[in-house]
Amino acid sequence: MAGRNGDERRGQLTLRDVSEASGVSEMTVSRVLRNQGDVSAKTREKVLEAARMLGYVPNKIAGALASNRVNLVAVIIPSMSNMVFPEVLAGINEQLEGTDLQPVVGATYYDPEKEEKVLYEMLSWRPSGVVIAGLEHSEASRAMLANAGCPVVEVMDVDGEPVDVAVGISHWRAGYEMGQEILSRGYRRIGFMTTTSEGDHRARKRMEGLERALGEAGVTLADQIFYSGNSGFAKGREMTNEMLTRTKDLDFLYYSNDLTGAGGLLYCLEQGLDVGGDLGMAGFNGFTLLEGLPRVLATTESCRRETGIEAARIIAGQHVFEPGADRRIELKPTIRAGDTMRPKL
Amino acid sequence: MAGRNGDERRGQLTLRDVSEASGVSEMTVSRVLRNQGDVSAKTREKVLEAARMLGYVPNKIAGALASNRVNLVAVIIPSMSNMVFPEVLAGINEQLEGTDLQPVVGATYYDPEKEEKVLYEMLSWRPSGVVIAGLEHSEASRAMLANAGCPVVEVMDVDGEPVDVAVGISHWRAGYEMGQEILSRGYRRIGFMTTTSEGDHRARKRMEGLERALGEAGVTLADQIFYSGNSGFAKGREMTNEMLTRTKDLDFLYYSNDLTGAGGLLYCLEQGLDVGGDLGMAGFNGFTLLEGLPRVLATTESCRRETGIEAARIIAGQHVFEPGADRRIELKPTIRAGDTMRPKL
DNA sequence: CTGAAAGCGCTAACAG
DNA sequence: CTGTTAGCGCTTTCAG
Repeated sequence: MAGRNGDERRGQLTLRDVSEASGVSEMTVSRVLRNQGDVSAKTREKVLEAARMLGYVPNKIAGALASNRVNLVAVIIPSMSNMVFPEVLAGINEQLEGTDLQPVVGATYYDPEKEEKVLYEMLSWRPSGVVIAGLEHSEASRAMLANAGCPVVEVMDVDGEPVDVAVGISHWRAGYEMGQEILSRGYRRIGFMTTTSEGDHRARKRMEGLERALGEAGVTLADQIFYSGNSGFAKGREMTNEMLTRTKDLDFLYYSNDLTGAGGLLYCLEQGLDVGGDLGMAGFNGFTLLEGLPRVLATTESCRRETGIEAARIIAGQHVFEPGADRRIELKPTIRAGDTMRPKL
Repeated sequence: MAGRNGDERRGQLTLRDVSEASGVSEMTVSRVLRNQGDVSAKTREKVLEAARMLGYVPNKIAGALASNRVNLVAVIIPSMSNMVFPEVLAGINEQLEGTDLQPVVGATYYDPEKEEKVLYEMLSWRPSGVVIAGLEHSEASRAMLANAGCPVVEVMDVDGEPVDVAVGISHWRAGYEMGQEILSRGYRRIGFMTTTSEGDHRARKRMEGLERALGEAGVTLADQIFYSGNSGFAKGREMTNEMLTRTKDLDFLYYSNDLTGAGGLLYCLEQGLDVGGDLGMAGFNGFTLLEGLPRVLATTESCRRETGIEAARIIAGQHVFEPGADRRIELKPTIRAGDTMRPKL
């Protein structure tokens, strides 16, 4: 191979080109372009001018290799299609705004093996941080995370042991508290509709919390449906119809998701049921996009954006943990009773 | 500085470590790990074993620099909060699945300056492709795109000149066709509600197409509202109320977005209006999540996922353009009349 | 304040 | 089938 940077080796502009065009050493050009170290105003001007003229764009690959610093943050989520995940991503993005960090997104499609692959792929870029959904991962994935050599934030769940840091709400607690809320309003015959397709530990934890709260009052779930596939209004309608048909005396319908809940709500209103009175209903997530339904569906705000923001703060080093402190940041979801529960007793 | 790779220079496992542990040359180790070239089964096994034992993760930064190949695809969209963009991203992600390409996402928040910054940032990683929303960019951005040295796909719009390739629907045509559809069903007093916050050229183009269709029949818009901020049910309700109050004889309401349309739909139903009869309504996008509303809102399916898929195919080199062929891939949106338009005359 | 030298960890190219 | 050599474009380090 010919000498270093032969001539226009790859059609790519290099520091050397700027150096030659400006008559300043590569090193000083580099300093100017990174705003690093002291450079005389005159030299700086010359360099900037040359860079602009040439249309030079630095090569981060080379920079990253040389400096061992990469401004990428790996974000690994189950899916882009389920609204909740883009919302977390939006929070991350928002908080990273001030920094020079960029998110790189990978989807696992709820498949642990796929998660392993994506994680491996991402880690091979030596990112400055990893944000990954959930606390449940394969052995191999946990090992990779543990050896990532960068902050690792497991998000959207705090019911378990994080590899490094966890940020999110306690889904168990969310279920538990909604259970208490339901009971406090005098409902006793409760039907629950939840997704399984999420592969989702979080929905399961909510259910466990719910059952615990009910159990403490001697109540058991009167009926339940597990569904897979997309959560939408139609699914909520269909399930609600099925459940109300087969179990006659239900007085509360709890959905694992606001969208199915909203579908159920519309259905019940059409049926002329006394929603918010004899029949209580609640969903989960707090999707603001639903505001404007005929009734405001009771729900638990699951702090998605906030979770993303907090995760990003940690990656960006804007959150310092005291040594020995709990490395789980539990966000507190709020229950909004909306119009679909009767007043507390 | 000490000799090359002194000892555990950065606490990072290198090819050399695997080489030493397996007694095979670095080069061959590299071949095995990349599944490239012929390596004897025995050697391969030794290497794989050593790599696994050590927990070696290749450094893509170094690989990319050496090979001048980067498996990253830059995806630049206005926002993560507006459902349409994550949906395009989902399509990209899906199609990239089979390849070794990974999307890197950046948000511009509808700000051309921000777009420039994000683009610069992304390009400095020398990605294998760029997918960017829209055809309208600053001079500087267009220059960067033109010199990106990789496929550049401008998505979600084909009404204009792409730098390289464009994929998406024609919004002008979408508006035009909906206009014709509306007229064909005998509606004449049309109110239009559209967002401005998108900074959005696309909504504007739809409106222009709509006005053209109406104009050809000698009809002009009876009323219109431009709003900014989030599109949700609540906004749709509010605007609909306002418009129906101030303009009495409207017979059709056209929304720039399904969500506001759905809000309007719920409102009109509550008001006891003859939706789908004397009063027609339509939205835009074809959000499947809305299926299950009391009525199916008429809409134009805007092919978001398909756009992402097609863009990814181009980046991945799975779509070959004939030389001289039009480098705009116009996807054909379909109008779904739903339940909110009366039959054609 | 500026520059020269020496790699970062990997792969292309060529030679066995 | 395997190994050697020479960098990729940048930044670190150390000397002026």
